[in-house]
Amino acid sequence: MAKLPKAFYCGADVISIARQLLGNVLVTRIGGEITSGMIVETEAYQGVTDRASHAWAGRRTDRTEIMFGEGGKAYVYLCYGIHHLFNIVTNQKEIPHAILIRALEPIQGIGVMLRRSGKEKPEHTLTSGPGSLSRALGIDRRLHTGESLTGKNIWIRKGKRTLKTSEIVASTRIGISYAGPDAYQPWRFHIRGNPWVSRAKGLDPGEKIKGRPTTRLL
DNA sequence: CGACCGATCGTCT
DNA sequence: GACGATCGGTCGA
Repeated sequence: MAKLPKAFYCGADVISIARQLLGNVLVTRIGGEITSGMIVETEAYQGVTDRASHAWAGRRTDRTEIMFGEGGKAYVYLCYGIHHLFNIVTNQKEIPHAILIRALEPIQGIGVMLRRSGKEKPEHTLTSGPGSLSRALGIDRRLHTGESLTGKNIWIRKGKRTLKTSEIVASTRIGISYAGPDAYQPWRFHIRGNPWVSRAKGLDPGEKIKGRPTTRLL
């Protein structure tokens, strides 16, 4: 199966790329063990102009440096001291766009995923949610940050078919109520009706706006 | 169900 | 010294 090429990640429109990623397959190979899952939920982060982005206002630190490089590499950071969240860097050098992968539908190596996650059955929580999917696929900040997505440790394989527009739902991003106006941007995408999409436990307080839907069909 | 809370540590101020 | 692009557990209605 064909890996998505580097050029795919270097595109200028991070929103479009976040939508196109749905239906493709994230694969890791660690110590000879292959695990994979179909991407069913993503969030786009628009760099320096996006208050929810780690690179907002041009913040450039050791942690975020990788985002300022060329697209097609992994940005993995530690959240709440526990979870490794997996992002894909997009766009050209000096434009720090990124896409967070929030949920997968397990495909390959389910036994390995269960072992890593300490679970017995492939229930919804195995790969639903950014922290959970990283644990299942063995994604680790120290192991994967800076890794090329066209290399042999972690990559994205083209899915079997292209999704119809009507199968993609846009909504507000999760857990970023600190981002002010940008908390209302409909930059979270998921596959309509897919059971592996993460459960937004309830919208952030700031997301509850009168007269404006937080989820809409594109 | 929903609300709340503790875990746990790298990163930034 | 404070705080997270989270998760899983508990508690009460």
